[in-house]
Amino acid sequence: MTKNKKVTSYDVAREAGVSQSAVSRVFRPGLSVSAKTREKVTAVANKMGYRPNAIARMLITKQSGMVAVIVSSRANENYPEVLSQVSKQLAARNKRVLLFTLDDAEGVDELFEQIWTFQVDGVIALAAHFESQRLAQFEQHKIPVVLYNRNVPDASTNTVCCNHEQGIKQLLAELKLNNPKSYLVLSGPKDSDVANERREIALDLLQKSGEPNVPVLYGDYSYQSGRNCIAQWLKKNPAPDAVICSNDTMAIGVIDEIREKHNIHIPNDMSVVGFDGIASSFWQSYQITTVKQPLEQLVKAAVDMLIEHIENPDSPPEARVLTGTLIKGNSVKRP
Amino acid sequence: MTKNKKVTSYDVAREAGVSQSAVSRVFRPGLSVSAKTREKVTAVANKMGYRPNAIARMLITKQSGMVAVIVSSRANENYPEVLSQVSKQLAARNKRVLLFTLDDAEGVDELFEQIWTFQVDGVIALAAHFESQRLAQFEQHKIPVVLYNRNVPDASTNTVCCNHEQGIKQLLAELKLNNPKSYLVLSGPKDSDVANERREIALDLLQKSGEPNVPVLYGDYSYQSGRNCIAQWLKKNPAPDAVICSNDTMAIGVIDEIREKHNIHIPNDMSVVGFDGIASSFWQSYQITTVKQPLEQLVKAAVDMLIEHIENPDSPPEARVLTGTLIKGNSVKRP
DNA sequence: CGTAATAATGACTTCGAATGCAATAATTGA
DNA sequence: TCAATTATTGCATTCGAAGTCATTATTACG
Repeated sequence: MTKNKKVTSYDVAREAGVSQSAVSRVFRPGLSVSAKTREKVTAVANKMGYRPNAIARMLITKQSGMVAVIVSSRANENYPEVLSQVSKQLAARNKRVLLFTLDDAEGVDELFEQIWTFQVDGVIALAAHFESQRLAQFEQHKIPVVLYNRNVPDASTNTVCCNHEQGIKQLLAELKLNNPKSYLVLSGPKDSDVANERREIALDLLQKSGEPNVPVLYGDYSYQSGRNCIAQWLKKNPAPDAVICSNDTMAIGVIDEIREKHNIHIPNDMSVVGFDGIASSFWQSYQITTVKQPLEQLVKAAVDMLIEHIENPDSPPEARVLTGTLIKGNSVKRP
Repeated sequence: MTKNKKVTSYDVAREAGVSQSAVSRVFRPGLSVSAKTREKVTAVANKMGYRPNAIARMLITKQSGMVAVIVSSRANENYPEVLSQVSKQLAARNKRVLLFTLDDAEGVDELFEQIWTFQVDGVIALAAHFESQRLAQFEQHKIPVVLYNRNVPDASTNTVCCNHEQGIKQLLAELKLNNPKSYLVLSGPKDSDVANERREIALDLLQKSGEPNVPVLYGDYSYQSGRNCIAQWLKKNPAPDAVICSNDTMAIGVIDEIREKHNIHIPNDMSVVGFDGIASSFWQSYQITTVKQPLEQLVKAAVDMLIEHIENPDSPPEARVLTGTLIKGNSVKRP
């Protein structure tokens, strides 16, 4: 009753009294098959439970139909949403997601090995840092890559990124409304490109507006590091009027730490801003003033770009920068 | 300079002056090759940048080395962590993750098509609900499946699940310490198996302990639904002494709603418990009393089970139930 | 040193679908 | 009705690595 072996196109061909080529053509779009044959083959195929073997197809067409998606542990809390969007949008373009997670620099060699052997059609890297020499390897292998949420200066790579400068400018303008006397920047880790970019932009803008020596603390993007950093700082220093956090999660940590252990009111005594617009930043208990990344559009841009480069390998590299939305929460005092 | 075409085992063979078989053997573990040949081939392969083509290998070995991981939109906020664990642990077993996201019942047909054609070695479904007829299809196709975070009564499927009964029992015991006079159950959606299970267990245990008519509200597991449900309830009813939420996210919503709009203190006037132990349930502002799922162990169990069934297709189906840890937070009054 | 045992090697076939090309069938137009 | 097109079809080959089997090179040992 239950067939043990897989049904192949030959089996269907024999049963339907046609050639294997005919079966193949029925299952490829836009090929010349008569209505009669198509009908006959489809019927037999359905009856026998035949599905074309994607592996065999990949081998001959040299297109795996798979896109490697590399998720680094650095990815923020938007990542499940991003990943799900990526998967959906790639599915709409008839591509599948081969998922790789990257914890630290250790696994990179292994990761690249896998990517070459699996003959993926393209790569999307979420918040992962690669040496430019690594990026060059992709080019050698002629595998299109899009870096999500990264801004590479040398412009030889496809990138999609939120406009950090614009966003931070808006956040600072919001803070300025209260004429803060002292600032503190809570940066993400030094080995995160995005963290570095956000920090430098903030410091730069602050300096230009007459705040040359703003102190910087380094967290690791986590809730706990937000708490720890601000706790350490307050042990030896007075509370700053404004804290600029490189992401929402740390901002939440800062707020919780202040609330629990200090007699400082947010936003009356201290303003805190974040970045990203993660779901919990909107929760009643936090309501952080932040910049919400345009997730869906960012993902769409990334996927469009990747498909474009897969279909047309000679397209020039491109960098797309999308602007986020300022969210006026309650973590900055309204004057 | 840059080779245009992919390097194949034949190219390496020719260059190294050996047969293609020899090259193949060098790249498969445990096959008989002399040190001399191995060395020569490895050298040439490295020089030419040869990587075995996984697609070709899949075709001949009939093992894709890929596991389909199906993530439903129902997956809770632990899912990024779960997914990352799954990916890592499968990688350790030399399997890759082919990711599918499932929004609603719509995509199921298409999903299954993909799974058959991609010849995956196995399937892990995260929090996804499949009709038993669907599950039967996996069996027909001889593809091992493990359902993560589901408890199927008929026991013909491999499942890994947290011990809901044990967990809820502990939560209720915690609540009982205050002798609550009134309860409210905030359930997840009716079409979620886990939600149904958690709700029924809670109602059952409550009834057995002399609380026969506990009212039930239905949310959709989201923060907002937690807020909405409790808000609606309080419009027409007095505040219950204890609220039992089917997950942490809704519990957080309940807490935020109460804090913002009502003169009710948690935990003094009202106790709230959740389930899952998501990261934000530990945040200072919430500190929910909940049951933390043993994520890593659950994933390990799922992966072990899947690999076992891939390697030994005749293993009998198995259900593993792991016990979570009661987290005594601050959302239940300490007597 | 010769022979039995073992290790290493290469020629050839296989996996399953796609496709170039030549052969055949159907259609068109005069 | 018949030649000229055009649409279908099947044959044979291809993709790239793996594995079978027979053959040759090594090693072991009496």
